Amino acid sequence: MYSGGMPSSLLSLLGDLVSVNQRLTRLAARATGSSESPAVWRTLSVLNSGGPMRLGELAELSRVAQPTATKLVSNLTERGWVDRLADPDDARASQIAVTTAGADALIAWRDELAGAMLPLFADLDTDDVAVLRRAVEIIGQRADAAADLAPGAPVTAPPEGQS
Amino acid sequence: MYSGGMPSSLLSLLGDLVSVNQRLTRLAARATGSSESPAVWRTLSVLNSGGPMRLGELAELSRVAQPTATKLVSNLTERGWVDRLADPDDARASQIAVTTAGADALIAWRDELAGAMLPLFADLDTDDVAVLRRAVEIIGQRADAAADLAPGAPVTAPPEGQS
DNA sequence: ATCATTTGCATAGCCCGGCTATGTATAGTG
DNA sequence: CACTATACATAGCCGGGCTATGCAAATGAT
Repeated sequence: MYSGGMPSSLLSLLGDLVSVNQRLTRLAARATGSSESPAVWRTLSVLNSGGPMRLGELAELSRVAQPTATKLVSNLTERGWVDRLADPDDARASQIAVTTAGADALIAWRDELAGAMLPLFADLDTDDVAVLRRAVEIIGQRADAAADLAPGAPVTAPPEGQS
Repeated sequence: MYSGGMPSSLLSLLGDLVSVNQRLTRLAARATGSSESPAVWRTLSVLNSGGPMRLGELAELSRVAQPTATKLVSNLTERGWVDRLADPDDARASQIAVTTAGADALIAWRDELAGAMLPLFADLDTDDVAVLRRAVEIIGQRADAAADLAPGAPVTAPPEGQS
């Protein structure tokens, strides 16, 4: 079989990593009973950690297409969790910013989520906690570093904007 | 801000873990250009590692509602990636099994995915690889142990120790 | 200064994946 | 033989993902 706990190479390790993450994400989604979707929290997270930004930037950082970001921002705006501020320099664009309510909701969700998962991880010893801590750090770094890496590389359009 | 790389407690660590996993999942989804959705691979993974099982069992292990599993299995059946085998003991149920083509597709996807992410992780030293390996193991154990962690059920059952 | 191009976002429209509510057929039980 | 319980299917909704396309503002060329 494949997805056991003992990958034997970096390649299969990465495969396992993604697989187990998918399972964890589903687990997390159900653990809270939160009616909000992962996309909502992901978007808020990006905005919260990156500060106010334009919609295109948000789409890129969130790794979604621009129309998807438009939808998400619309929903979040209706909920009062983000705000659109006019950009004085460019009338086409607006800055998307998390509201206080949005930041609070995000924190509340993270707490609830972590609380729900805590029992599962409560028995971790110090070493394992350190392992997870470091793993989060590693993956976070890679996710950041992947900003330049190919959302549109192998598609139809040739990469013209390289100069 | 919040989602940095240095969580200070187990609670915030778990929050960060889920957050970073969401980002990685998005990254992975786009890295391959695969037209198939994460749900497809998650389902195949569950079936592949768990062996043939009934639909309800699949839904539970996949952490989705039963009708969702029905849809996914329908799609996968049309693609020829899973097969429904009549259960001789129970005419209501059928065993869902991954076909050879399904297993191949899963392996191919994992390889492609891992290959796409490899550049991001290529510079990991031995220690960091070991960290990720262990993290995958830990999370996998918890995901397994969370079988009893139902959508509405209180979470009191600690995982039963590690091998 | 005007026109063409590019850029940034919005809209339209599709499909899939998630859910609840409900139907239906088989199992199990008295 | 009814009656309940179980396993799955169906219906129907909604959100999130995408591509294609439209439009208005910024930019650049002449």
